[in-house]
Amino acid sequence: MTTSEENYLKVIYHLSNLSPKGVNTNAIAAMLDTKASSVTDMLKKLSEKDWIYYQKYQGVSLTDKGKFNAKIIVRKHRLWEVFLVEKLGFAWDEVHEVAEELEHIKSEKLINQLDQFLNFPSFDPHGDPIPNAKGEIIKIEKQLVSEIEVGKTITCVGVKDTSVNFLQYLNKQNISLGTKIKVLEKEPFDGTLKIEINNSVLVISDKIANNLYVK
Amino acid sequence: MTTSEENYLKVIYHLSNLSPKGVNTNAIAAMLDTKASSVTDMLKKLSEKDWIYYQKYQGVSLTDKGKFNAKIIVRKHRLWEVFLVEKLGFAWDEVHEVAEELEHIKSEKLINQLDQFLNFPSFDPHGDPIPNAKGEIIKIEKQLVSEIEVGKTITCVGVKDTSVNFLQYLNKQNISLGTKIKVLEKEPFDGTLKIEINNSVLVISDKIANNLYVK
DNA sequence: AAATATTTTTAGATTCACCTAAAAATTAAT
DNA sequence: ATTAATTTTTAGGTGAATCTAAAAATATTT
Repeated sequence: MTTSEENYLKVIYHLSNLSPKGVNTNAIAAMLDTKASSVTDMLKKLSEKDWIYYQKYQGVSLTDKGKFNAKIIVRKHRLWEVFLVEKLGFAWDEVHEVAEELEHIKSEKLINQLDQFLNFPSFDPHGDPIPNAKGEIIKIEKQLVSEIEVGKTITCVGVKDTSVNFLQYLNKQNISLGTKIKVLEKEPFDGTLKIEINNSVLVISDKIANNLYVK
Repeated sequence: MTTSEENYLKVIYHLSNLSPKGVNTNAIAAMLDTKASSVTDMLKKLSEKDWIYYQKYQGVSLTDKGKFNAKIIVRKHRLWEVFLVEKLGFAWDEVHEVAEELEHIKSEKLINQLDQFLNFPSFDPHGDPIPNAKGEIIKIEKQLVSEIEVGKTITCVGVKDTSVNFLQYLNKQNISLGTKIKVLEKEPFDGTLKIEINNSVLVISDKIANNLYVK
């Protein structure tokens, strides 16, 4: 399995969770920052290898084999992220890029020993669950801040967007996993929220509220 | 810098220590398990980038820039080897292949934090010195067992060949870094040695004696 | 249901790192 | 000092993963 094939499987896996009836060529191209024609080429190859179901113009979905492979890549990515934060002192906004490279190292022993070394963590630094060696992954119920009723107090458990920009915004506002948030007011016109965190009041845009998971 | 370019620099670096007047195309090809014509192609590219001095038919040597890059790759390789052995419980014959992949991960922060996490080790699991972040590397005086006079007792400090086969041979004989060896007898005809280790006598071939470093 | 717009695929190039086969340069042997 | 052997380079080609531009299929609008 090449690095490129792994990246495609991972992206299809992530997109499948959003559009279960089939992932579009263009969506994959956007995620991988490549052209639709390149995606079509690769889809044929992945289909040949029986990692995806693919019919021209009909979108794609992962086979069981493909899904397992994808989950192992996600497992590797998230374990490396834990390593970088817990052991090497990286911040949560610094790990993604490096983990994108580390996830392609091919050694089952490496990743399972790393898992043990990290004490079999369940979540990565962004709150995402880590698949085990069999590819099993727990699904946690969580909501976006934007979905919370006014008056409720909840806890931050993850982020949808893991970009450096968003994570650094959260750093600046002192929001991290475990931070308690109370929704004070909701502006119906533009979705802006007034929330209470760390005993102070903060106004956040709908874009922020749509990328922060709470429970 | 591509993975392939890095591999070439590393090999030229290692071969330079053996043949300082210039490294041969065929030697590089043999080390990388590729063809001489492929090597010529790459030499042109490396020369373009000012990492090697290259004149047709005259062999190559590294520029200062090339040497620095090569040492950083060696640094990464050896630090990852330490990590695998010290933190993940790998044996010294299991680390090379994985480190060959890990050495190409591109993040200065990663490698310097790893260095710190490992307490700035000076040697890798095979006894080879680890360059520091500036590319500085200590040179240790060491000899091959084959060069030791009969009657002398010395200590194993490294291996020349780091292949799985050789390392597993040493495991089998209970020879590791720090093991004391006394040279009892030398057979002039074929270079076979009789040595004493761990209070027992062992006969080793000239090939073994030419791949084990002692001090 | 046509016309239009969008999405996806095909066709044909490009770059990288490799290859084979043959030519050229260097080195060794007679 | 030729000849022979070896090493190295050139010339031309391959597969992987990308690209652009154009054609084909699907989806949307009027």
